[in-house]
Amino acid sequence: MSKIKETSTNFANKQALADECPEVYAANIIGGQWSIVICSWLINGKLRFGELKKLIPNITERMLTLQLRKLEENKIIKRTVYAEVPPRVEYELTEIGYDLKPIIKMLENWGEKHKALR
Amino acid sequence: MSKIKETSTNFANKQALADECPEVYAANIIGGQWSIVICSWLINGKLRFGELKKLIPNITERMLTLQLRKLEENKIIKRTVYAEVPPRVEYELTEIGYDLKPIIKMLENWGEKHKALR
DNA sequence: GACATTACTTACATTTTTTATAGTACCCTA
DNA sequence: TAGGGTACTATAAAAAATGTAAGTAATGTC
Repeated sequence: MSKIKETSTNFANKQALADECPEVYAANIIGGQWSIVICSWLINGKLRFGELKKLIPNITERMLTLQLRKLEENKIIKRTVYAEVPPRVEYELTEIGYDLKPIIKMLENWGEKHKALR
Repeated sequence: MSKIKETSTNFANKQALADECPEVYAANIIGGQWSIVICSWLINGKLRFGELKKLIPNITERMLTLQLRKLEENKIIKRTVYAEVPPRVEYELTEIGYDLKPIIKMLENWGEKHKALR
């Protein structure tokens, strides 16, 4: 992830596409190695950073942080920090984040079906 | 795109995730800069290589080829070559490819809604 | 004072994806 | 014989995404 170069062709292409195709726009937001897994865990309720980390074994802390930030920026999740020590931070889906539920469900069904025909 | 290194951590992670989450498996298949656009054009019927190229202005021929190959490998589209000169090649969605229609439609709606709240 | 806990951050390396540019084969037409 | 149309391929380079490894802050407990 890191910074994205706003002068690159890639950036321009993504912009242009997202502008005229809402489905591509959507895909840009929830695309990314770990976004969908995170969301599908959060569908069942709020979770702490460490809980997510345990639920998604192979993710590194860096990647988890980055994806959570991106999701937060895009208003898919809400982040709540409790002023405690050691720190406690909870993540939960926003309303529009929660709207992803049926989409994720459909992807799941489609995935199952697709797997079956290999 | 090109080759993927089967010894990388990234490869292993993708595999593991796709194995247990059909929604991630699905996302891996239709993820990629241009896949969804291509599919959403093909939903309306078969198209030739050159037609797709015209419909998707910024895509390079290389990218179009790569994405079409990937979609073909994953049995989302079917490729038909006519032995003519100049060559004619037609692409169309397979049955399971066509099953993506409602998903793309939902992504579209979700995208619209998400755009609205910015 | 050393240590544990939690949710990060930072610097850097590697891998993957995307773009740029220039070809190719084939036959038909002028 | 030259040029045009179609659907590509080859190679290199740029950009983006992901991974590795180490460190930080704050405070309560031993």
